[in-house]
Amino acid sequence: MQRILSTELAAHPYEKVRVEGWVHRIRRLKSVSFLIVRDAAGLAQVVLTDPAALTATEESVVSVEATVTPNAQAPNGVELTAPVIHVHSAVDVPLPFEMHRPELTASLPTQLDHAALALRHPARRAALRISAAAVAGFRATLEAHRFVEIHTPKIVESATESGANVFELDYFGRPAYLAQSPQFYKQLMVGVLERVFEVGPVFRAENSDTARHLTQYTSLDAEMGFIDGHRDVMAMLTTTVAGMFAEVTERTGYATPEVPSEIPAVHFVEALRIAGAPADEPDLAPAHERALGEWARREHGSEFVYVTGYPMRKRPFYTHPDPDEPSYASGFDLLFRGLEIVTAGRRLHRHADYVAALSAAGEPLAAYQGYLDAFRYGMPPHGGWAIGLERLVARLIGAANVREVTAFPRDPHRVAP
RNA sequence: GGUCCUGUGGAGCAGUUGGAGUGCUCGCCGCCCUGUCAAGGCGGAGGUCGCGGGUUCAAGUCCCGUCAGGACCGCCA
Repeated sequence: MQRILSTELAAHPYEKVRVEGWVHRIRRLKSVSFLIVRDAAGLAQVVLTDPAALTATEESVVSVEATVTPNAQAPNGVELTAPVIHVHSAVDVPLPFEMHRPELTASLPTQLDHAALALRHPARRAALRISAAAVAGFRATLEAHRFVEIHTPKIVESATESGANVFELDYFGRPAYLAQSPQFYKQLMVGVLERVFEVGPVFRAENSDTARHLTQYTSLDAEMGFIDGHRDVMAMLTTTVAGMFAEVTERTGYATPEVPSEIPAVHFVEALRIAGAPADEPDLAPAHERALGEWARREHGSEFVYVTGYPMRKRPFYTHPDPDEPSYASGFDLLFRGLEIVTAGRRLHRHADYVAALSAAGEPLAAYQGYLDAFRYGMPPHGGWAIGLERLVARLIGAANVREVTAFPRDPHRVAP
């Protein structure tokens, strides 16, 4: 007998079928008991007239052969009757928290300590499916625009890419580092394929224990050649985010907010004014980002807002200055519901400009030889972005903490499970 | 790295000027029960109040230390 999923029951009225999954909940009454089985698709109700026939406890894995019986009293209009139940895997220990509630009541640390169990909960599981759909939309949209997927090394020699701290490794007796970004490599690959993207982990050794930080997170990177300026990058990013949200809705039915074809954009100087920040601030503080998010919703009806032209002095050395205002970057951040989820921009592309920028930063050129070679041998004007997947998904579904949308989050205090 | 907050049966919480391990919602076990929907009713078990020290006649409560966790900031996606 072929196994079917819980959601397919309605299509098999009066047939004998096999459903398999986890014991979600048991409700025992005087003359009848209900066994709720949870599988990948959803829940199925099994009706038992002999309570003794049911010995399995919650989260045990069972196989149920029974007859699909339409019944107006049953959830979704169908239930399984006259079942024969086989227990694949019996659970004989108490569960650390209740799994059958509509929402998990355990605190996040408790959930994370028991991730293998907590992630089974429909609410946690749904977030992972939404995340997967967003990534699928990312890939589909970029591939439709001539981008090629690449895989860059996560073990790297140089720790000097930007100001962020890196994790050091013992690489056969010499130091190596976990990559904090695929930045250098995706730029090199623009010289090969013109348009590239990568979905992969990045590592940040920042002791930042907040609701929006992880020490390992998934970066959705893209980089494209032959651009006229950062506005080309901005347009492609807007298209990509729209494609991601469309795929989330397509696959999961989750209602995503509209992505405006022209996301409102404000210059950094104007952003400071809107946020009520001092004019000499070098960056936007989280409170300022929240204020800008509210402003975009209020003034433009948009959940998104671009902030362009951050001061060059706070940006990494490969940042291309705005041709009209060289003290500001030809780049931008994307804020989604008041949180920075993307950093993007145009990069330098001439060898001499890199030599000057690295020298000005006091960096030894020799450490960047493999990187600088690309520019010595000719690179087009280019730019790109990095989306923080967990931040985007957390904001999308209203999760207060990025750990809620990460299966096994890594933070300064947690390396397991 | 900084500031602040919290540790009380399995989960989530309350516990007042210091006065008996007291209480709430749920889970668990037992019994009852008109087909339940986060079922409902009755009863029961389950505790080194994170740990160590101090003050006091008396500490879950006040003080010091320590461990664990959390929120925010800096920084960043």
